[in-house]
Amino acid sequence: MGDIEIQDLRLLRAVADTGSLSGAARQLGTSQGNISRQLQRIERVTGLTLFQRHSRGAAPTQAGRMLLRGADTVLPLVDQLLLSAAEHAAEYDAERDGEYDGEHGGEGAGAPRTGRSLRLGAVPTTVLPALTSTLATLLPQTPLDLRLDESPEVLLGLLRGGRLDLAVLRHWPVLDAPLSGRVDTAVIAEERLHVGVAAQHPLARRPCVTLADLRDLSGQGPGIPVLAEAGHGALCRHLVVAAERHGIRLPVSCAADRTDATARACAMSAVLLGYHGPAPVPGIVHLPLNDDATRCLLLLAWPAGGGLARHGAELAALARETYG
Amino acid sequence: MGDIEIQDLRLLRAVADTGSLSGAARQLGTSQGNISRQLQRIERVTGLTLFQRHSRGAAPTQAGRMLLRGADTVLPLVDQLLLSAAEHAAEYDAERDGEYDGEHGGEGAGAPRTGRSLRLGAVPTTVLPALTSTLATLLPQTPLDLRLDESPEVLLGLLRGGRLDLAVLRHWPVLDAPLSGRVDTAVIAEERLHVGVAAQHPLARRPCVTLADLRDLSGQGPGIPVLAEAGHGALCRHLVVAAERHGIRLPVSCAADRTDATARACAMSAVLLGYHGPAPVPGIVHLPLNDDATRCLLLLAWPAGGGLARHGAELAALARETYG
DNA sequence: GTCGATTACGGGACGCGTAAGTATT
DNA sequence: AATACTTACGCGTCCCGTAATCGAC
Repeated sequence: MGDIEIQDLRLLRAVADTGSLSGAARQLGTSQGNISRQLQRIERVTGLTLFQRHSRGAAPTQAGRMLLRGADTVLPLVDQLLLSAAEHAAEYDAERDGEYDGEHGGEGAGAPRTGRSLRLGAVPTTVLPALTSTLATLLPQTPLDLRLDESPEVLLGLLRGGRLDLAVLRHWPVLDAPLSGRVDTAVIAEERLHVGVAAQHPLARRPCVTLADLRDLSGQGPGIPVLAEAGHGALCRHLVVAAERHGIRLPVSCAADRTDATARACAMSAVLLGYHGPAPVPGIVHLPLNDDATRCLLLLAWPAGGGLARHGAELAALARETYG
Repeated sequence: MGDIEIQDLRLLRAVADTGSLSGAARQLGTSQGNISRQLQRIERVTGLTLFQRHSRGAAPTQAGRMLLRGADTVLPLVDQLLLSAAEHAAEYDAERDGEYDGEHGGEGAGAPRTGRSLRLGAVPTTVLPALTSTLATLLPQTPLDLRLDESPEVLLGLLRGGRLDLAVLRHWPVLDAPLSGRVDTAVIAEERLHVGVAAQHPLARRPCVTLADLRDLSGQGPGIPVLAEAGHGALCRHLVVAAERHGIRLPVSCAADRTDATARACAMSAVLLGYHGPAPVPGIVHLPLNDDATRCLLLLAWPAGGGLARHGAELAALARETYG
């Protein structure tokens, strides 16, 4: 399947907002024919019918609404990014930073790159601030180069390739394959999963829930009983696998962002899914999800034998302390 | 300035990850020369130098790192979106929904569109789940069509154009122009702003902070003292204006997402900025920001004289109650 | 008749691969 | 000499604007 581009999302947004292809053409400053062809192309590469054409306009299909939600999440981010770029264009002007720090293969022995930046890769987690605080205290003059990525595979690859000095990643001991060599690790914390439900939801009075409870929900009717927020795709996949081990087929899906997930879950009596430390939201009750299969460890990882070998364990201990 | 496309972000990511243009070419399955030209084009349209070329590779500049952070936020969302599209392609297959609901101009009189969906537009806020819960209870058979958008202007435009039935938006009474006619509104709540700082930060022991406190911080040194998360661009802009009224020039900037903002703030002793209800994060202390200029109201809005005229005020009252 | 969507046609722009050229180690 | 980035050339493809056609109200 071909890629979708940002221009395509803008087009979908314009068609939906104006309610017609010609309206979108006016809004985007192009011709009707162009919009029609573009939309056909987008529908072809996605394999979806996105709008029902009518003689008086066009209305999004269910698939179209899904892509529109995505557009609403992505487009503001992109616009913000371009804005920042424009702002800083004058500022950074003819700046001469970006000195080379290539370190070809993993010859990563030696001091922890004093004088240079510390390159930290991490999955999104609430431990991260505690860790960066600690790092800022321990290495006051070292700027931090932070790379957020949900995928442990990507982070491990970068670590092994010598392109990261340190990484924070999630490991599911029951579901994941054990970590291979060339990196050392220390456990920072065990993360507890939580589910969130509307205050009126039948599960809301429970002290905690299990996977079996979710199965019972799922049997109740069609629809989408479990929603996670964007950026938690790995969480979705792991939960599906964990449920399968119980013989449950959970329809888990990912919403566009946190707000979207929460609002939509309340509207359709669905269940929210998230890691440790959910934000308190009026009208939402959070419950711990207790199940052995969903145990999840936060690990600190660094190249085996690298300059951080000793500091790694210390850092993990400090982070563990703050995490409580 | 030209637009950036998703392919461009993937290219930047590949160059940064492999550390060289030729490495990126291998990873993306194209030629070295192509990568070089693409990168030149991207740097031309953004007006930024993104990578320092070296005879042994390429290293991102500060501007490049900014765009890379954006890429790390946007690309997972897009990939997720394409994944969902691929999943649902079979599912929705030859579905025949998407019935026309064009409602040309604003002839929006009549019943609240019984039998059709209720089209709700909203800014991202913690009240939303309470509202959607209430709506689900009041209109059990009506599917909810949710459109999230940070900009009140966009939402009001859609409301006036008859393309939304109801909207939740923010209004800053001190800073914004009063709302013009053709829509009715009711206050849902007054939102309090919060700032977050690392536990070691000098402000952490204060019971609350004011804009003047932030000025003192800003005078302390260079850097970026105030960070907001993505999707809160309006919050950034309003705070800058509010600070200017106090004669303060606050360097406020927006991070890529919540995790990024928090981790980065801790690393550089910066201050986080957010609306009501910050999530508890280990190592972070949240304080209310007390200042008249930063008062912010959450409004429920609907087309003047529309079918929701009476229900609007009731809904706002219900939401106000849940919001506490 | 008006508004809206689709389709055909012709021209121009853009992007790609190949390959030669330059610089650094 | 090897590696990596840049640049020139030639070609194919895709995209756009115009405009004609069809349908619905």
